[in-house]
Amino acid sequence: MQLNTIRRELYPSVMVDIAIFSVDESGLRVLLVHRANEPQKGLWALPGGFLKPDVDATLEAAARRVLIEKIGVDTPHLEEVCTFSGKDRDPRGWSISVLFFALLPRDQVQAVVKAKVDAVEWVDARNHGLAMAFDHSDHLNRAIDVLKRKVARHALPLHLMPTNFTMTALQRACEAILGLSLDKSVFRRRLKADIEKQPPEIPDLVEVAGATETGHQRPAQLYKAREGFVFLE
Amino acid sequence: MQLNTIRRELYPSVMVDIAIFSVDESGLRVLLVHRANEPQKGLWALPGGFLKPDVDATLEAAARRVLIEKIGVDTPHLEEVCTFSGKDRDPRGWSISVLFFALLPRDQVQAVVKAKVDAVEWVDARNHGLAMAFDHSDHLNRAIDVLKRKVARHALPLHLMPTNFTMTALQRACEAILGLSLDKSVFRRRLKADIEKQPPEIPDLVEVAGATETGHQRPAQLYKAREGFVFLE
DNA sequence: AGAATAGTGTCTGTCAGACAGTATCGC
DNA sequence: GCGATACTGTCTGACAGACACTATTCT
Repeated sequence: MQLNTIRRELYPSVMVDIAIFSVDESGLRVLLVHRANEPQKGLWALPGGFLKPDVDATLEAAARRVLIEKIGVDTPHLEEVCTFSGKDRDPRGWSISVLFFALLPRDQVQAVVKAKVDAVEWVDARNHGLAMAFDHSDHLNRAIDVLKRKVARHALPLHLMPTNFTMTALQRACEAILGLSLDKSVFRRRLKADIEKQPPEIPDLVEVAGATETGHQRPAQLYKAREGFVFLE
Repeated sequence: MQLNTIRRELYPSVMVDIAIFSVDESGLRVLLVHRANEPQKGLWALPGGFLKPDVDATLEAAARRVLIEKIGVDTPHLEEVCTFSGKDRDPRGWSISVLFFALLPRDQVQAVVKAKVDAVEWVDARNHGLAMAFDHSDHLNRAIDVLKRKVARHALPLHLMPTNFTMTALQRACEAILGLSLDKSVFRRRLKADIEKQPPEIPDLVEVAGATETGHQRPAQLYKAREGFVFLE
């Protein structure tokens, strides 16, 4: 087969970067990778990689592949945020980065860390204090912003939750994303309204019949995401 | 200088496409280009072109350049919608298209048509009945959707308006974008609230002192966009 | 009983929808 | 006056914020 070659300068590098979010007791967390190689060696970056047109069906598929290869997880939700482009954002030359965000249920966070212990860290998404590579600081801010806007518009980030969860746990997740505390009564009123939606409206939330979370206090009703739920406002 | 060549298959084509919207008496309009050459000759497409890394500072700059070169307008507002990518969306091979939308004031619509009379047409954005090239039908739908969402969230599409305009004209523009009719009283109440915002809040709308539009009925107060207005919810 | 968390009830202010009413122009 | 469009007033219901209250568990 004849090799079809082109001038390098006429084609930009194309990469995908992913902000994977999770929520734990200390708030909204994002996964950063410590760069072991040049360029930007020693700085922290969002996980990412180059598009491989011979392997990837689409840019989103590339993002999914990168997550599996580098981090060892397949996330339930993956969504495009925006692109970053230009001559100077990467020292290697004109490049395009397509940014995605992903949501990982908190009960899968440990699996990630175990897979690639050394180079990967879950950090506070808003206040990590690490020096970030390229324009990834902007990337992260944009990703947080998109996620926040969706939750503010009453989209429920159920992909962050384990299979069964309490209303309080869900409220904590929303609070972590929004960066403020919500009124319990108001929050529950909204969820109740969702659950009691009449067809053709479909509720996102389903009561897990009879199941309760038992702790050191009054047990709480458990809920789960509707079958086929997607995180679209 | 030595030519640095690479294998063509490892780099996708990168192009930008732009949905330019305007509003006239018959509703929301978008500019389509009749394709004179293969591929997809004879079909209608959104204006677009290949990224030129040696010329364009960013993808957005590329979109702006394409608009100026092909359509002869520099639009006040240009915003990224999303990307489309894959092996099959363009018969020439693996490609990425970054979609933008632009807003053109209605008093500049004629200028466009004059510049490139033959190959360009303003059509009803939702109901044009034309056969579209590539996946540009999806592009258009996504662009309309993003625009609509912004207006539904109370962003004012002032970039669509001429310098001075009446509240009714602005209401017609919003109605065209949303595809439904709004209550006059409700609409004006919202705008009044905007105009009377107290610092540090800044109103988007400014009353043009003394100026009225004189027609065959009661004259209407004229308004203009705030200096430095940008279309961000 | 007391601590802790689950879950409810209710008041209030804000705002959107609906729609009727008044004002001011040309003819 | 009449048609037409500009502009205002007001009633209503939905809903968010605030906050106090009750309920059920464990120790």
